Amino acid sequence: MAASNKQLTSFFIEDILSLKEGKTDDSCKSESDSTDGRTVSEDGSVCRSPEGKPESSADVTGGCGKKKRSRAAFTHLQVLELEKKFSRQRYLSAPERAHLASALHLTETQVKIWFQNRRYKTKRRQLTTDFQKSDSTAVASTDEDFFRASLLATVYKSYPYRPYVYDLHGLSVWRPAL
DNA sequence: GGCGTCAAGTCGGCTA
DNA sequence: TAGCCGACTTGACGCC
Repeated sequence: MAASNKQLTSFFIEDILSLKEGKTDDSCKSESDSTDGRTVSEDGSVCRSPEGKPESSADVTGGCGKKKRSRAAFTHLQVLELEKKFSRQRYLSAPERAHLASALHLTETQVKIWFQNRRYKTKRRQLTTDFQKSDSTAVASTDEDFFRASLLATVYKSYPYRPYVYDLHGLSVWRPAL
């Protein structure tokens, strides 16, 4: 996973593209939608130059040879599909991830990272709103809240690494999907 | 220029 | 040991 000790990753658009046999590095600029300087790369995501101009994946390296980190911007359709999937299932099994990745022309790693980030984002926002609520409704029941939080944490820790068998049905309640 | 967002990087923990 | 996870950070980018 560490980018420091591997030659090619599935993270960088240029790496993905370089893995495709016989392909040149100009595929990133081949499908420019040209509205805001975004360019759609071959995997369907979008890459941008720092100036917002279309750039080839070869340009992602800085002038000093140090590789600049790329940030793929997924298309609206990709995000829509990911969100739809996430609304039904917060965790994906490997086959599901592979299927979704190929359907959206993304890498499995990108789908995995997207779901990871999405879960963390949801959790952070939930914590923020909970904090704001509890802050406004005074501090009376802090002990009870702490008890509830620790109870939830205990339940959560009981199935932390088999999460994909749990399904979210649009509620804050988790149920087994199988 | 500061700030928010978001994909990706890093780290440590867990399971099979 | 590989692969996954959450938690947190980093870096690119857009908006004001």
